[in-house]
Amino acid sequence: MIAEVVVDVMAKQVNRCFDYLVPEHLESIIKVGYRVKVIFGNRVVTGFVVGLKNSTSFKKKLKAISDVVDVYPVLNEEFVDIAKFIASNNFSYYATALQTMIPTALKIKYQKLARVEKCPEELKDIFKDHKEIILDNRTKEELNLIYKAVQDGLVTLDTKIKKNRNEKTISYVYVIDETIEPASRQGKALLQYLLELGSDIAIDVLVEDSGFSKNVINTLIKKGILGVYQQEVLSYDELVVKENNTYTFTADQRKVYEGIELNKARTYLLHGVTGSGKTLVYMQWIEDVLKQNKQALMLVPEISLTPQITALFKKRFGSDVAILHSRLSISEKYNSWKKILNKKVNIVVGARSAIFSPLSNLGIIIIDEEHESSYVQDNNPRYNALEIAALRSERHKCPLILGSATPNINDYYKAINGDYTLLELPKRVNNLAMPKKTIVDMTLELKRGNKSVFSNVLRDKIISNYKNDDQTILFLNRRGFASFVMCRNCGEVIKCPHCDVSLTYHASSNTLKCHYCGYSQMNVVSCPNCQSDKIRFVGSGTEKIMTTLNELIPEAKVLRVDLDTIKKVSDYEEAFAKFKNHEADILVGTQMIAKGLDFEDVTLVGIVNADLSLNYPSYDANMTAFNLIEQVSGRAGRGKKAGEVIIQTYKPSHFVIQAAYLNDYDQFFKKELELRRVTSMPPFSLCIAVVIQSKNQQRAYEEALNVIYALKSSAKATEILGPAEGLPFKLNDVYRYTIQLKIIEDEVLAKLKEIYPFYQNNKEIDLKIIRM
DNA sequence: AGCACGCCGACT
DNA sequence: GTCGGCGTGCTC
Repeated sequence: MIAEVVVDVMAKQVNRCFDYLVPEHLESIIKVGYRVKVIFGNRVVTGFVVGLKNSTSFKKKLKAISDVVDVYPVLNEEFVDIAKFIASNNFSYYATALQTMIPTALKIKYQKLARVEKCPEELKDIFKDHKEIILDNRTKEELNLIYKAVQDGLVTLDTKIKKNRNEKTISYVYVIDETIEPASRQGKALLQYLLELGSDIAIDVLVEDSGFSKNVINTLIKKGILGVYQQEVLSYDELVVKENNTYTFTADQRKVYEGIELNKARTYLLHGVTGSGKTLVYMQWIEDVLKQNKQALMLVPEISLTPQITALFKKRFGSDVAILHSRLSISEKYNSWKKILNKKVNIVVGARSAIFSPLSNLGIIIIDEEHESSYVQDNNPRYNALEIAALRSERHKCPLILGSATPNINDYYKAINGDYTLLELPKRVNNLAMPKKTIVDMTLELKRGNKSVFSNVLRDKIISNYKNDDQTILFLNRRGFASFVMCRNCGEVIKCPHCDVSLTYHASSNTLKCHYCGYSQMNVVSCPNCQSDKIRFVGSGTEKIMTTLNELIPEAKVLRVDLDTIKKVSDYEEAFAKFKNHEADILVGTQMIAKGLDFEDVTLVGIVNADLSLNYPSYDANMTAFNLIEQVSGRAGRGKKAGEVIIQTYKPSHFVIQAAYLNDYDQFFKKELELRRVTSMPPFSLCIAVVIQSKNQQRAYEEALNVIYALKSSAKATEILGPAEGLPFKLNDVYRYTIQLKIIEDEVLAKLKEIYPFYQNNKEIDLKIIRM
């Protein structure tokens, strides 16, 4: 038998399968998904078995698999297929894709060792009294001495494979052969005890309960009377008692609930306004799935994994639920993963990566807030949890539910076209009123001579709200104080030395920071170009709002939540708790405050500059802006008092602003879809970005032209835009050009896959292909 | 990626 | 003569 192995080496040149012979003693063990130890070149590495076969096209003699890494397969064929899908669709390494599907606790660490039989005189200082030493962190001189001894055959080198965290195990004993008579009286008593017990017992428990010494046990093991085996221990959560409540649906909820078919692969889009009771319907479906002895997987955005949703699920399903999120420790994550693998839980609720939960008998997959961009992992390996969900739904023949108040344009389009089934919850459950919205035209404010970040309307509302002892949230999608620093004399803008972006002024630390690479320098007092001291700050960020507020209402307590003030998850939780407890009157923040917890006493929400996300240079900027405004607005009036939202904009007639003002998703969808139709953007084309990167600007540009030339020759119904300077053009000293492709026919994709390997061995030019 | 092999310069 | 620099090429 021959195994196809994907070796645990992340490099372009070895991003493929290598064939290895399966030794006879492993033939009955090794399956697809096992991790194995192999000799690769002349070093020891681990790899994943992704296929088994009887012949190879490899001309030379095959090496054999040395050993298995785990006692069970950590993946199965489903996940191997998914990894293949991720790697080929996103141009990432096969090995990286496989790696992301298993918990970090199982990650392999390699340790190089040197072993000596009889230590030669010159190595006494290095080896001391040990027969074996670790080679990490050795000086060059020490290593040279050791390598020399290796050549003389005095020292042997070895690589030890360690898991990030080794499984905790307990030894169990059982009776193998009761016909052998133990020699001692203690031994006879022990055998008698075990025979009467009639079942396997943990050695520690045996010692504790019966008082037999470990020596007696070991003697019987040595004689072959008793056998031992290791079993892994997992800590289990305390048992949660579920509540038996009855749940009643509204007519809309019932209609949606009855609108799906279990045991069939089909995608449903549930368009339900906030507060329409989506979760209740989700839970009823899950209950039905459990009744069929199947399992359920539900994804929520990381930020929604608050104690609220956890409590809701625990209350209804008890300890049958595993919650997965980034705050769990490595061993907690491992524990949950193992519990799922061993079928100890049937429901998984988690963030993006929970899509890889090893549930073997899925009955339903639910993705809540499906429009959230956090379902796409953008660092390697790039993957979209929705795509993986669709694959899993196909394989398990189970429904996939996508839920959202503001669905992704592409998904809603599919629902309207019948590719997905559309389910709707148009009304809020308890007829809670939507907050009152006001649009403020900032161009008029400017004409009136108001240069402040606040319009007169917003300023007055903030003050009166404060006087009424109500809470206010101010949202601005930009941190720092000023967006850039400019010299009034010569027009010079201070830029990052490594990236082609302007530095942002941070008043609290009096520094200029690069928001792309993290570079930071002291603020300038004079222009580095003309030495003039006429330095001016342009644009405003959250910090500027803080100082403006301080001038406006000096006695108000203001809390700022953005990347500068929030470093850890605990900071985030702390800030929210503070605001909820009324320890602050006004909350100023970026994206971070858009979703999440309910603040009952927030009656005013100010969107300081609604245009910021609208101006983002991406085809889905409108969608992001609409969602953001809707979500931020949703923070107002969640309690008894009515809420109010002030939207400040320089484009009051823009259709996104208008639709958000009216809370009208359908209107937004129609206009946005038309816009995408005329510009042939998704869903009317496949959008792909090719990024060409090099430290050499000239080479990057030339190569971009080459790629365009190659693509044009095969592209008929494809639009090719570029090369354009990347955003930012220079990042960490690397120049970036991008080519935008709108693919209507698949030929270009084939051409891209054809030219891609050329760049795999190229050290000067890096080429990335990103599906948008 | 990491390791060996190989072909040139500067040392006891 | 040899040690050791890093360019090149390969890994079933």
